[in-house]
Amino acid sequence: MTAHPEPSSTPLPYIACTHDFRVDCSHCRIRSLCLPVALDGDDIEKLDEIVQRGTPLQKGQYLYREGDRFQSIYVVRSGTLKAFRTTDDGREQVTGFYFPGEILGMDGISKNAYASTARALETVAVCEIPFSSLEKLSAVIPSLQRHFFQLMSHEIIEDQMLITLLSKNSAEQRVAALILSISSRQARLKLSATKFRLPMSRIDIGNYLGLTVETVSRVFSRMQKIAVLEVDNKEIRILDIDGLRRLADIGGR
Amino acid sequence: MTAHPEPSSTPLPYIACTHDFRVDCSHCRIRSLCLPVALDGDDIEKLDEIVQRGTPLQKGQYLYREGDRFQSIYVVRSGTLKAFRTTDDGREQVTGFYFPGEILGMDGISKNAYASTARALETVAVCEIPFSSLEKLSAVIPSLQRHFFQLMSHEIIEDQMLITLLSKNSAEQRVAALILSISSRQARLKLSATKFRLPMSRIDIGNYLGLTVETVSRVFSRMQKIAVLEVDNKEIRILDIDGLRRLADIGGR
DNA sequence: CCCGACAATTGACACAAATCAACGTTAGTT
DNA sequence: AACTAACGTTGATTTGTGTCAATTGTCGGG
Repeated sequence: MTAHPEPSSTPLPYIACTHDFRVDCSHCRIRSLCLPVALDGDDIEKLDEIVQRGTPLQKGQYLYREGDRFQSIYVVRSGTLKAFRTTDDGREQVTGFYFPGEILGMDGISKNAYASTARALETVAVCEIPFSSLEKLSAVIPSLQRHFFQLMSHEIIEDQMLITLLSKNSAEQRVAALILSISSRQARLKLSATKFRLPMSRIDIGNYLGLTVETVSRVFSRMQKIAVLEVDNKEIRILDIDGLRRLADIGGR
Repeated sequence: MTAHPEPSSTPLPYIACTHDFRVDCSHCRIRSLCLPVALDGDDIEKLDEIVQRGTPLQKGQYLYREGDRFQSIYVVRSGTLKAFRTTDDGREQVTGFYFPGEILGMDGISKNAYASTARALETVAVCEIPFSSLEKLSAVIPSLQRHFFQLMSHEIIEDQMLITLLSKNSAEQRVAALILSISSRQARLKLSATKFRLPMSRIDIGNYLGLTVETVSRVFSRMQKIAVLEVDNKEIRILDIDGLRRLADIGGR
């Protein structure tokens, strides 16, 4: 029921495959997007031994909470999560959305406690990788160590891009950038890049982009009016991707 | 960076020690703030062997530029740098300021090329740590590997805090938070936490905080008027640190 | 020491996005 | 199927910060 609508022409969707949640790394559908990319046969098996596959999370459930003792990092197998921090005065700040193949929990390494909370936006399956095992394995498999360093570095770059977005761009540009980001992540998953369902609410979008819900809503309306987007609640269809790209990076403040 | 307790009681300033730029790690004044914290005697020597200490950078010189081939990470020994990215349309986004004991360059790991440019705000001395050597050493010294993972994780957390600041806080709160951050970094260096010279221009501050120069200037004026700060160009004196803290985290938007 | 260039401050005004308010829509529950 | 609470949209109004402009202050070089 949370299944992404899928054009009949596209191959199998990567979502809600609750039946395959015990599949090992070498047969996983998203192995090409996950840690194994850095590894060959033997090493994948070693990784496979430390990976834990739990039961799926239901919408609204927590994968971990801010302050929880850090023990593992997680790879999204199917579904979507949001990560957020709670400020001193109790407000939330969404720091990211996580799609299949993406890794979360790395902010917990620094203080041995998660610095953010991760919550399922829909039914979610994850692979859990105990960090201590990953550390040991990294010391013996150089390419794994390298790859993990790269993943963390990549997270830093992503955060810096968000900083730039928040600091320099208008409401319209921020929303456009998010839609484009989701679109390219859909493409990475071999799903339609132009027609998809947003897994998060307007509140989450606004929170993530540093805007109010009203502003987000108005931007969607405007984009629909100029025929760049077709918006039906959470269903999005990109009508003019170049127009959207233009909205995303030109005409700043 | 979290404050690491300083065992030695030497009150010497940690700045502009151009004469000691060949000192080895175990005798370095900022060793307690740097990678060696994770190491003991023998291992410090191993680290010391891979560390390179070049000649100081003059104000305005570049440590590395966006797109340069990534080879090393750097630890600031003395002085201050700023890191920034250039957006597609040519504007700068300052992503961080780096004080002695702080590490920069980690954003280059992901793509084997720096994702940002680092420029000296004043005369700067750095230690260069070739990444390939650090990788090899990490595989043999578990505590070094762990520490380096933690450093990267810490950078992620810092970036997320900046994201929150930009997304949720007013101009006044942003400036207050930056001053408090610099203040605590001064304290970490055993320098005055209440009286210091800002190494960066108003332009850089505004750029970092997502504000215009004019707004930054106005906020400083206001804070001076309510006797929280004394501002004389780049010289700052904090008159009421609790007042400043209150400005930083209450009365949001 | 004065000059020029750049950095910082201040004021007047404009505007994008927040806030306040009302209403329509969706989805989950009984 | 009806109910309800949360979510989403739209309009009117306010406000914080950006923009433009003018002035003063600071620093390095000849």
